[in-house]
Amino acid sequence: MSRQLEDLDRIDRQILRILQRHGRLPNVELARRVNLSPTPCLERVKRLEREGFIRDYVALLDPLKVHAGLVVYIQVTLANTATEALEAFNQHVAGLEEVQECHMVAGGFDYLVKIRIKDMLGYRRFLGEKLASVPGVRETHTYVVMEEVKTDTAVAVPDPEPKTKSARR
Amino acid sequence: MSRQLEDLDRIDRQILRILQRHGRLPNVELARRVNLSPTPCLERVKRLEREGFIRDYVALLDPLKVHAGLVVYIQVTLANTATEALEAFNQHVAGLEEVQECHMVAGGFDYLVKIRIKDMLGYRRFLGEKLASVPGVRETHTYVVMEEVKTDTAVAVPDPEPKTKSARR
DNA sequence: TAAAAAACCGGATTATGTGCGAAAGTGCTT
DNA sequence: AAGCACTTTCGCACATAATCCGGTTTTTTA
Repeated sequence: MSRQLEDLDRIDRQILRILQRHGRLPNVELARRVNLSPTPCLERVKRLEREGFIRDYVALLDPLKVHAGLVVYIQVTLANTATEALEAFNQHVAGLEEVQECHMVAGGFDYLVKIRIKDMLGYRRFLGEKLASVPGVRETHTYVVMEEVKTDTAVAVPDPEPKTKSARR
Repeated sequence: MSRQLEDLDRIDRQILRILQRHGRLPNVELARRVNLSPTPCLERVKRLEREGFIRDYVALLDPLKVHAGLVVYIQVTLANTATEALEAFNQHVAGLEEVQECHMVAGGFDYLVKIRIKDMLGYRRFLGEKLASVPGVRETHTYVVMEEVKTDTAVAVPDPEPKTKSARR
C-alpha cells in the first residue's frame, strides 16, 4: 500500500533532500533541478506527502531575534517510574512552550529536556515556575549551551541500492 | 535599521507563529487568518524574511520512514580544550550527516551531540567509523532515546507589550 | 492641527500550481 | 523477441496564487 524507503528511486530522494533545505521552492524550480517537467514532479511531491515521508512544512525563525537565544539542556530524574508517572510527566512537559525537545532516555537519568529561553533570568523563571510544578520531578541537572556548533532539521536520505534487479514483493 | 522583536506588532507575531507551523500556507489564506488583505500581508512576510526573523523554510520528514528513527545523545569530552582543538572538533562534527545537533556545553563534559540513525547497528558504525576518527575525543557517554516525548521546531513568540505609548528611538 | 510617513486595499498583470489526455518508456509474459 | 499492461512522463489548458501599481486611509511626528 504505502511505499518504504527502499521503494523510492533516485529522483524521489533528491526531492526529499532538496525540500528539507528549501521547503518553499517553487515546483517549477524543483522540477528543473531534478530534471523533470513540473507535472510529474508535483505528483511525486504530493505522493511523498500523502505517504508520510514529508510530515509538514515549517518556517525556521532566528532564535536570537525572538528572545530564545539561550539553549539549556536539563537532565531530569523522576521520583518514580511507574507508567502513570511517566505519562503524567510527558503530558505536562509537552505543554510547556519553552520546551523544544523532550526525550525519555535509557541510562543514568530519565529524561533529557531541551529548552530555549531568552537568558539566564528566563531560565531561572522556567525552572522555578514551570518545571518545579511538574509532578514527580526528583532531581534536575542543568547544562548550559555556550555555543551551538550545529543545528540541522534535515536528516540524511541514503542513496538507493545500485540495482539488485529487485526482489521485493 | 532593522527592527527588534519589540518593534513587531500583534499581526507580525501572529504571522511568525502561523508560519512556524505551516510554512507553506498560501499568502491569501495567511492574510485571511490575520485579518489583512493579501498585499500588506505578503509585504509583512517579505519584510520579516528580509530582516532575518524568518531564516528559511524547510520540509520536515518522518525520521522513521527514512531510516533515522533512533536518536542517540552522546556526551563528548575532549583531550584538550585549546581553541584550535575545539575548532577542529567543531569542523569535523559539522560535516557528519548523522549529527543533527552539536552543542558546546558548560558543565561536566564538553559537547552534547545528537544523532539520528536507523538502529543500534547504525549507531555502532557511527561511533566506530565516524566519531572515533574525530581528533581529540577523550571520552564519550552514550544515551539512547527510548521515546521522543516532544520535538518541536517552533519557538515561543511572546505577545507585544500592552501599550507603553512607545519610547523607542 | 497639519504635514509626512507608513500601512492598507482593490484591481491588473504575471507566475505558479493543478488537471487531463496523449505519448513514451518499462517490465513481464508468451 | 514481439506484444501487452502498467507506470511515468510530457505539454497544453485552466485555476489559483503571487506580485505590481496607484490611490486611500490611518498613524506618527513636528
